[in-house]
Amino acid sequence: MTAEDPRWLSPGELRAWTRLEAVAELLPVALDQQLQRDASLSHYDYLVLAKLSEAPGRTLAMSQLAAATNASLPRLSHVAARLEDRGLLGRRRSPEDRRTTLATLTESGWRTVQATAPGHVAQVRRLVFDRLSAEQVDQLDQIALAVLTALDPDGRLEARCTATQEAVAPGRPHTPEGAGSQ
Amino acid sequence: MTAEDPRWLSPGELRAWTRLEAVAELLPVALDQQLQRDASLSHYDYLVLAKLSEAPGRTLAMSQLAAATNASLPRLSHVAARLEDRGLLGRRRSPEDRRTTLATLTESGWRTVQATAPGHVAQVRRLVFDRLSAEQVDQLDQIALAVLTALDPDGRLEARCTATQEAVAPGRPHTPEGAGSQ
DNA sequence: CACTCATTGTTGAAAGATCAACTATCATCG
DNA sequence: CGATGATAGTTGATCTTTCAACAATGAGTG
Repeated sequence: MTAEDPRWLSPGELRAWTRLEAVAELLPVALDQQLQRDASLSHYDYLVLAKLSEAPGRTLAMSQLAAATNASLPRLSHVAARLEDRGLLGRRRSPEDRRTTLATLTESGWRTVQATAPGHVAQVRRLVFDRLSAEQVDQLDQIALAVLTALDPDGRLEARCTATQEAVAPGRPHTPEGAGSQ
Repeated sequence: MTAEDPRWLSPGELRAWTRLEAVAELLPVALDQQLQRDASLSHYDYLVLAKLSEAPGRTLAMSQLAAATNASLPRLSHVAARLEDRGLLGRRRSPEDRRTTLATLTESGWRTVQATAPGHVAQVRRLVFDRLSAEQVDQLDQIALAVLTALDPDGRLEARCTATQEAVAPGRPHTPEGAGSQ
């Protein structure tokens, strides 16, 4: 029935796993709390707005936005409906392919991201990067990439490409320059 | 108004962060799916049963169990109620301190953990440890510990201690030896 | 002993996520 | 052109999580 003992985790692996589980459980909670308190947004809400803010024309198709935020389309659809009700984004049918819905950040949504980004980045720094050496940041990147390769074998997710960088002015992550452009 | 530019993330940090976000989003989903499919358990359900299975007498107070599983007490309470309905664990008042509730794994719960552990470990291996070198496992452990220190400054969580090891026979994580004991 | 406060846990309502339909558009092929 | 199937997105039911009360016990203090 069983093979020859399914290979258990070694003590070192087990310790790393226990800690990774704890981080995976607690980090999202900590991010949610800061954003909820300061902007009444969940971490996922923020991610949606941030990805739109980086996109050309501050606009993305729902399916692209879902991929960019690592989420299912149904989940995004519900979230987008709520964000639309709050006036932070707008949705309209694409003229070219009328199946696709284009989501665009509104002015209000843009201002919300602008206002919220510094506090969020500060939280990310406080929880993660202030604790890590430059070497560890590289190591984390490599490790996360390796795990992502298993999680997303087909390479659908944008987080696997290095291309993410291009959408962002170096050193200025979530705030493209044209702040005043309508 | 703004300070002197809240320090943004460097390109390297941003890339690592994007990937970590993706892992934190997708890894729990992947774990849930395997466990849901094979045992109708969420990852958190499994964690509750697994922690109980490692505890002396297969019993823990609810608050200890909440800490061991990195969750809030209300969350655990609801989950425990469902697991109790399914006959996987039992709850009773402690005779010593009648505020505390002691949760104990039932025989059925024990068998469920036994039957489920190999598949779960295989999934963890497939998604994480098969992709990492021994060095990277160490690095991951150190990085996760650093982040946990920020997430849990008071050290309430057991994942921060190395002590987790003691509860587990080396090389045999979720299955203490007395497998046949009725 | 009575009062107060902290600890432990449960509960119910509201918000959020998941899953399985379902609609609508497009693409392919006979 | 009509049929088939794939792609894009929404919706509603169901389940889970969260949050704010609440109850009950214990500990400390005058």
